[in-house]
Amino acid sequence: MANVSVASVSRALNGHGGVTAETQKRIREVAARLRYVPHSAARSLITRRTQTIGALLPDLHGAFFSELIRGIDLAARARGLYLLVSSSHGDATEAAIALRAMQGRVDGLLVMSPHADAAFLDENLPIILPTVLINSHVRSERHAALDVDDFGGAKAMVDHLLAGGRKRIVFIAGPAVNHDVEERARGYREALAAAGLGDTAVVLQGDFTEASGYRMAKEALAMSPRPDAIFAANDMMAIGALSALAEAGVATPGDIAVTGFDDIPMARYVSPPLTTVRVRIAELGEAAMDRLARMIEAPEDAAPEPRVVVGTELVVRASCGASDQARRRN
Amino acid sequence: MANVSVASVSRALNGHGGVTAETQKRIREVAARLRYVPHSAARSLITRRTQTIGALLPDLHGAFFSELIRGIDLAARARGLYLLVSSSHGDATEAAIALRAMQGRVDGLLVMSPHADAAFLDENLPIILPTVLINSHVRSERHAALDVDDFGGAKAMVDHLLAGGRKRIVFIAGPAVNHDVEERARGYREALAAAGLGDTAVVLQGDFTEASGYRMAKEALAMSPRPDAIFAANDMMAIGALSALAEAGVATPGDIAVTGFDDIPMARYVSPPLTTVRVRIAELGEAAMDRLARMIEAPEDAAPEPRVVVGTELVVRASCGASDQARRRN
DNA sequence: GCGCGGAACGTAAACGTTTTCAGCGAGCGT
DNA sequence: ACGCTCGCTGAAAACGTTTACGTTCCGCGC
Repeated sequence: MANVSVASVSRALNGHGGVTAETQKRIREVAARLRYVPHSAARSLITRRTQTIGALLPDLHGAFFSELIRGIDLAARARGLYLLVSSSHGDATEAAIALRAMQGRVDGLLVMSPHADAAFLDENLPIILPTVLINSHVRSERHAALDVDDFGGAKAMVDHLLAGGRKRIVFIAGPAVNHDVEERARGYREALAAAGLGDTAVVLQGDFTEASGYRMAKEALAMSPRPDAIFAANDMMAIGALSALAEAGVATPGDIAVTGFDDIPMARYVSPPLTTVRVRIAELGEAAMDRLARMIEAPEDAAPEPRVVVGTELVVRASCGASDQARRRN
Repeated sequence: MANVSVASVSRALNGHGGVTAETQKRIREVAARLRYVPHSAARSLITRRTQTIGALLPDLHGAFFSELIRGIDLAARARGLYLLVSSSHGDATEAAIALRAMQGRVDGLLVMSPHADAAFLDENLPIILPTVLINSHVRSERHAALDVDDFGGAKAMVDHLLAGGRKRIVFIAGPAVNHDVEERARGYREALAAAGLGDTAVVLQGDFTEASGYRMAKEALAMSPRPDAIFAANDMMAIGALSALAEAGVATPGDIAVTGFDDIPMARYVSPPLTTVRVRIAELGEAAMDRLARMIEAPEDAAPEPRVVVGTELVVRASCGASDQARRRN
């Protein structure tokens, strides 16, 4: 239609040069007029690139999922990459199927899955495919990984409680197998140990639900000596703890401080507003996507930057009773 | 490797028949052993199918986005389809770019965008591509569309308030251009009109933020006669209204009932727990995906089922002061 | 004027499937 | 025994790009 060969069309549209500025202009005009769009499958077939990255996510609910995708999507679009999403995986089998299905369809993979241990990955991932693990407990040399700084966040929280004069801080843990929980518990223990209070550590076993926070807070109330602070491994359990305390007529933060982790939107609205640790989730997604993009562009660049860790931020509200802080209502 | 031609491999792996059960088994075994996966680009090139659907979404936050994707993803995977996501579009230009970029890469499109009016779609969509509009205000014969039953939900809420004895119900609207808001306002007006109270309708202009709910509630308090119920177009504004009332020392629901729309997770935890309208968002996504899949499978089937509407559900909690209901705490 | 270099462009191969068509046996009816 | 049908299999074309390699043509230096 522009009286040129397909080769010239390819060169003109991709701007590879080797074609007159004038013909390039003409070809582009004709292409626009015909609403021509290159057939991506044919292009992928020959270039062996799909311009697509896959995101394998577990069955996440709420804001965490939303923010994570948001960060990933933004970073991907900034690089002209497409995003293929497969979420809501309940078990390892489903995740494995989804993983295999993505084979050859993506240039790289973002994997966040509680089921993804090293064996699982070896079994289901071609070694060749660039992969970034998000918040995974597997520590393999083979795959890059990004983590949330659960340890640092928990430590900062306990330090803050100690600075507020609390002496007997109990920790309500989440599901036992959870990597985040382990790190948060570790931060809790280490902060106490650093303050010379290592032997006062008490870990109660919750499961991230509000109900379990409620139950564990009741248990904490029955302890003797009674704790003066409850640090829950997530906000929902902290909220459960708040109701338990309110029911028992215990003042928060007067008698017992309560703090959480995650900074879910609701945290600001409970009574008293919850002091917690915010995780910049969108940043986590962006960072993972950036890392992956670099791996794709330079596969040889075997500088296997160790697990990068994205930061957390202490959000001080009323529930910790810290007297020295300006209560930020943000 | 299995001593057969590529043709037989294709037949065996796709189960098209025309190959002995025995050779099929052998080919499959070899394929599994070699971890062979068909090259999807090559397949797409010849079949002209990508097995992928694209989702174009605006800059959504929080649970709504999460649930919508969840529903779409589930329905897609159930049909063996992949999901290409492009979200976080701030303006029409970005959305247009994303739309064009998806050309040829997807078999169908799910579009939810406030910027997508009829002209925009005509300009950026090939007529050939099956498309389902989600919660859009455009009413075109050319595209299928799915809506949330905002009208019905709002009407049910106002009916409920009326049944609880409220006489002067004000409505706090959201952003003026918003389709959902319009429908909710229409439901509000119609319910009042049906009760012969059409002339008592008062619409205050909010913008979906908590702060605007707070401000509008203050305005409502200054009205004379004072309203006995405030119906906000979303939960965040209702929550803002609750604080305004609490600050003014007005009892909720004793003096003024407050209700919202959306049933965000927080709605259960504010004080008093918020009566609201729940939208089954995941169902919306699933329904849209199902509809699209049907369009793809049978493009000729020109039964252009009118805009399907997915239902809402009244969630009665304490803030409406209805005395006759069992307060469900779910 | 002639050869030469280089830019612009065309030709054709290659990518890995699916699918049509033909070939080739085996079984079967006559 | 012969031809026909039918089921299984292989050969080859086709899908729409990119790119290595030729070809053409223009300008330039000798």
